[in-house]
Amino acid sequence: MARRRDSSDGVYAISVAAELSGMGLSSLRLYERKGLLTPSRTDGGTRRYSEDDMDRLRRISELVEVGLNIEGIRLVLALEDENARLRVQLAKARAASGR
DNA sequence: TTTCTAACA
DNA sequence: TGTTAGTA
Repeated sequence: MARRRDSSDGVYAISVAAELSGMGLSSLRLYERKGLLTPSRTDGGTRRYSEDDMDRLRRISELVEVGLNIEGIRLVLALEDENARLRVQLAKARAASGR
């Protein structure tokens, strides 16, 4: 059967995520430690990076190029995350108010 | 693969 | 401050 895979399903090992994002293994672990992203874990405890995580890694690399440090990036990602959540809330509120 | 420690830029 | 290397 064709099961559809969610973009939040972890499919990449850390080595693959490192190559695709162009960053080192230790860097990815550091990013996780600093709270920039939180990849899922398998039963054995190995990291599984989802496509959402890869998308976030891309944004991280962009923010790094701009010159932000890890703390700054963490703040930006947190704000963007909240912003996306508020957008959904706003859309729902507009629909409910009939406007 | 994981984590931690240490050294370098 | 962030990356890299070595280790258990």
